[in-house]
Amino acid sequence: MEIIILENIDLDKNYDSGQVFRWYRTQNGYVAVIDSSLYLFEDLSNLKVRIARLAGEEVDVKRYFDNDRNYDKINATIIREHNRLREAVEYGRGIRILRQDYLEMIITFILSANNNIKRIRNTVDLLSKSKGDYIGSYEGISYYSFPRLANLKELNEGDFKNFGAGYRANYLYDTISQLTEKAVDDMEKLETDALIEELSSYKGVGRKVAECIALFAYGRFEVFPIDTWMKKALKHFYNLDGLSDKELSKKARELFDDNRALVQQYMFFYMREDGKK
DNA sequence: GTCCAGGTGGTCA
DNA sequence: TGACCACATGGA
Repeated sequence: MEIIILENIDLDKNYDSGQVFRWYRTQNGYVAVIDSSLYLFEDLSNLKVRIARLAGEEVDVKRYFDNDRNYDKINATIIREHNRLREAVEYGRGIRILRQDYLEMIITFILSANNNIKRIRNTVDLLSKSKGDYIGSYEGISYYSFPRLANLKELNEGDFKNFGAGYRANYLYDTISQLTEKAVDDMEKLETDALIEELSSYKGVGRKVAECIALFAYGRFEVFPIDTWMKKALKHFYNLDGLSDKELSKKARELFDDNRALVQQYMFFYMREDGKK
């Protein structure tokens, strides 16, 4: 079996970074569902990661981990231009912006509204067990792919409620009934502003959710999703208080360059982890 | 019991 | 447009 080693990645941080919902902690690392495949990720020393495929077709894991981007260089630039973010950047070193499946991100981030990561994970897991395909098992646990659109269309609002989606069940049902495979794929070709607008036309997708999808699925680093943690972060780091989401978005566009999504991610991670202490 | 979670849709001025 | 508010649900 082929083993891939990637450097400058911290698995624990990525797991807690709020973009990963299909990784499962095991004794030595994480079992990850990527598309219709199962992978084992293990931390080695010095931010090296050992990647082994357990089941399914081979996936481009370098692309998944956004491995061609020079994170060290971007980090240095952020610190140079924003010294006050030095601690947050150092704190988040090893986080990548993962490139994940379009449909999976749309559904996952509709679920994320006013929700917590643990429950989002649980609902996505139940959804996959219900309508995904069996991929394989590891240490006695079976894993399932995220369902395809055609299979999601077999579910009704009550099913989503049973999976713990709460009031978002209706959003999911409505959006899934509207979506087509073609629409999901075609969004890739849109400019970011048009992409956000298109995504926002679906129920349960507002500005923030659209930006998360644009980032974690379509790889748009120029977005800056404003959520409850970013409001705390922008107050903490820039003393921006009492501003609307829209005004905060504008400020972020003024403050940061086209890699602002990474800045956003570091701030998000820092604020959440800091709160745990 | 209250507050919070990677917010959004609907309503009303 | 912008300001409210209701919306499930489980954990702290």
